[in-house]
Formats: sequence, structure tokens, C-alpha cells
Amino acid sequence: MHIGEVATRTELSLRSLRHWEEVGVIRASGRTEGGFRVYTEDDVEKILVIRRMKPLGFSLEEMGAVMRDLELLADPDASATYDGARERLAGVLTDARERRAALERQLAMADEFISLLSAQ
Amino acid sequence: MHIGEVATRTELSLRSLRHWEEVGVIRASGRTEGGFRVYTEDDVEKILVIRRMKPLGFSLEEMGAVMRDLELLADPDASATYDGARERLAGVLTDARERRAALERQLAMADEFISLLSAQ
DNA sequence: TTGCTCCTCACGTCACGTGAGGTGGC
DNA sequence: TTGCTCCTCACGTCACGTGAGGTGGC
Repeated sequence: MHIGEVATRTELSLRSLRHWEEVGVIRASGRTEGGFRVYTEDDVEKILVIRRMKPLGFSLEEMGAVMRDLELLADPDASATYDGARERLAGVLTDARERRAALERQLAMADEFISLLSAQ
Repeated sequence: MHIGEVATRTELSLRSLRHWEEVGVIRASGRTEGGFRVYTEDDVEKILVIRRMKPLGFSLEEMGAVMRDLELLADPDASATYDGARERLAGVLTDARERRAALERQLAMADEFISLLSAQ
């Protein structure tokens, strides 16, 4: 499928999808003769993984590294780098849990603001 | 008190406090002869209001407008502008509730990422 | 007096938004 | 063939981070 459909399905802007490709987070797995990006269902799945990771505040570079490690684990002929990937992902998971706690604190602060504003 | 103590108490960077002043969100109510910013307890309270509002993703300009409206309502000799302030704040509250819902959806997405990563 | 805190530039960064000008796809 | 979608620059924006070079406060 083309980039417009991906944007609609993932609720991301065309610019974000292109920017993510520019900085190496995810790319369309193909191109048409005319240069149009062509995405597969698998590409969309990967984009949705990034989208879920985004609220945790990781940088695009960090998310790109995670995607590469996830692809390594999914790849049947990965060998030496395999263990490194597993370790790095374990670290990311720990980090993600801390960030999740921070996000929850932010939600609590937002609630404080809302009740403060409700009281005029 | 000086900016360093405010930064510690509010968990904000010196740069953020100065930047917020630059763009008109909140300023230190005084300065020493030598030019040091002097903050009161009331200043700190206002800064904490902004800090609670931040997770909702409002721009500094929007947060500045909210602060000015809140100050209007707190001011005993406000007159003509008073009603406008009340209406604007009601709009902000509606907006804030929508943003809170979006923030909660982000937390849910983060949870999906975490469980996805937990499963390797 | 020492050193720690604070000051103002001013450039850098991150993740895109937003045209401009042009062309591919059904 | 029309128009809608997509393409690549490339500059702009937002909210700060990060020195540089200098000075105030107890």
C-alpha cells in the first residue's frame, strides 16, 4: 500500500512516516518505478510498534535501535549479535517501565490541574 | 528565593524557568540590585500550576494565557475583562479533559509496548 | 577573598510542520 | 486526460540544552 493509507491506518502524518525513514527508524520495504513508497502489512505492524513506544519519550534513535534488535530476534539466521540484542532489549524494558511510571505521574499532575481549574 | 532553589523545588531546569519568563509564561516577581531573579512563594505556586498543565501538551503561549486569566480572576479590581477570562478558562477545561483522555490512551499504548516487549 | 550561584547572549538539537515546485498512479 | 496522491528539497517552529564569558551574593 502507499503512504497515505499507512498514515490513515496508523494515525501518523505523512511527514512523520517520511521523517522516521530519513533517520532510520523504519522504511517502506519497497518503491514503485515512479518512486512511490510501498508498504507491506508487516511494515505497518512495525510502525505500530514504534507508535506504541513513542508515548514513553524515547528518541527516534533509540526506537530505531529497538526495531533493529527486534528484527534480529525475528531473523532465523542471526547468530553472534543475537545475545547482544536480547540484553539490550532487556535494558529497554527496564527503562520503559520507569518511563511508564513517570507517565503515570504526569497523568496524576494533569488531574491535579483539571481539578484545580474546575474549582475556578 | 533565587532561581536555583525554585528549580530544585519544582524539579524544573534553570533554562526552563528562564525560557518561560522569556516567552511570558511566568516571571520572577523581583530582581536583586545585581540582577538576580527573586521568586516569592506565590511565584512558586504559579510555576507549579504550569508544571501540572504541561503533561496535557499545551503550548507555552496557551499556558501563559491561562495564567493571565487565573490572575485576572484572583485580582479584586478586575472588571470588564473578568467575564472573558471565565469563559476562556471554561474552554480550556473542556480542552484539558479531552487531552487527559488522549494522555490516558497514550498510557494504554505504552502498556501494549511493554507487554509486547516482555513477550520478547 | 574564595567559590558557588547567577546573568545574558547565542548557537545547537530534536521531531516534525509547512510550503514550493514537480510528477506518478489508476 | 483529469485530479488526486505522492515525491524531494529546504526553511520554519517549538521548547528548551549547552557552552562561553562575565559577575553577584553570603
